[in-house]
Amino acid sequence: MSAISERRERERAHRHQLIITAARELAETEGWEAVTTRRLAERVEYSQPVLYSHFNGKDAIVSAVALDGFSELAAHLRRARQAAPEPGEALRAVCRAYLEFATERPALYQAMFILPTDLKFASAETPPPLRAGFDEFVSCFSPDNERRELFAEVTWSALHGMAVLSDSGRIPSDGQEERLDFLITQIAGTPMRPTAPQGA
Amino acid sequence: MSAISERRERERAHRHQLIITAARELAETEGWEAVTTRRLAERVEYSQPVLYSHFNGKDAIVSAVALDGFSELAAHLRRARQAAPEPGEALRAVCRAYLEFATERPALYQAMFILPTDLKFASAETPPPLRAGFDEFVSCFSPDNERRELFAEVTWSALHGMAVLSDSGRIPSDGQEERLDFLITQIAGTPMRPTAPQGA
DNA sequence: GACGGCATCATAGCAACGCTAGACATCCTG
DNA sequence: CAGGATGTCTAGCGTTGCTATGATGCCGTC
Repeated sequence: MSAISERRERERAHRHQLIITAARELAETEGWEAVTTRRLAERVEYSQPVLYSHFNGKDAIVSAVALDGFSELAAHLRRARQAAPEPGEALRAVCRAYLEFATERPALYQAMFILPTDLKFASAETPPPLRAGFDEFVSCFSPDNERRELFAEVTWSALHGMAVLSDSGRIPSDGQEERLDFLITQIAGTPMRPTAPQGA
Repeated sequence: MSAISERRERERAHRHQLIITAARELAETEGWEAVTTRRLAERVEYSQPVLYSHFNGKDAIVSAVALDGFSELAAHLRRARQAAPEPGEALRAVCRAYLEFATERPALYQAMFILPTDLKFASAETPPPLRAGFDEFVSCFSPDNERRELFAEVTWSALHGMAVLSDSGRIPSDGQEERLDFLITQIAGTPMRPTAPQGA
């Protein structure tokens, strides 16, 4: 392999990332429905077929953006967890960071959770960033808790529901803080015990 | 207004519903990506422009399907709640019914919560069926609970998250029952109290 | 009962979409 | 310097949501 080939490969990798960031920026400023292969090609100053030499199709581009998003989300959650004053506040900090991420980068969040992508979940070939983000939730629960994964799944589900329902206006977008408070208290505040009549 | 006009209006209303059910059936058997205006027109044995004399566009058609879905969901939840053996079991019954609805009618659920629609939420012109479904959750909590709406919002969010994340394979689709159990116990099992270190 | 007016419907077409085959140029290799 | 491979663009295919135009048939009126 000559040095020239290496340079070409570098350029190619650079252009690969250029396409991804262009797609993301376009989505963040004008929404995903504005991200067409033509506009994207024009934006990176190449013709359409170049996109298809890098990605199998539009879905693959969206998937690449989503994958970047998962990495950022994992890092964002990790930062929040480690910055928590005490371990008991870790869950709250991570949950708040999650909602923050979803509301501040709605287009990115859409790519990760709503748009059709090629990403494989909950399987052997699940990309590490996905698992990493999930693990941040798991880490908020005591290691000797046998059901921390279950806790994490439900917490994540609730947060995702809150994020997407409020973003689409199905629940009022204020009151999000109050809902978060309630969720944290109920999930983390008390150990499980047999069902009792409904609350306060 | 002559009798003839009345008949035409009846026929028109009938055809209106025909379009909606055709769209729904097509979506349920082949998925929403197979629901194109051409295929839909062929299915109802009219030409494309007829669709546009009934609906403003494709989004309006899926909105109509979604609206029907909200009615059915509300009825489904209501049945479940009223069939609960005791009031303390109402919440569990409604939540289980919700997940049942989402998993058994995935296309319909998509129209209601994922696809872009024209429906207005959480405002004055919110269609009654939407509010009715939400109220079934609210009714599961004690009337003297000042925050039942908040409870209902969080419960709904969690269920929606579970439904959509498991449907898209982001969390394993078995274990749904276990997650439901955990959610119910945490939401309804204990009144709120100040945050304590994380659970069992 | 024939006729003008109106509402209804289908044919045909537009712009934009994702995607691809083929021609063209460019650069490395022998 | 010629030959071949690599990379890129132009042009176009089939399909999408949506609509302007023209034909068809029914209604109310003289």
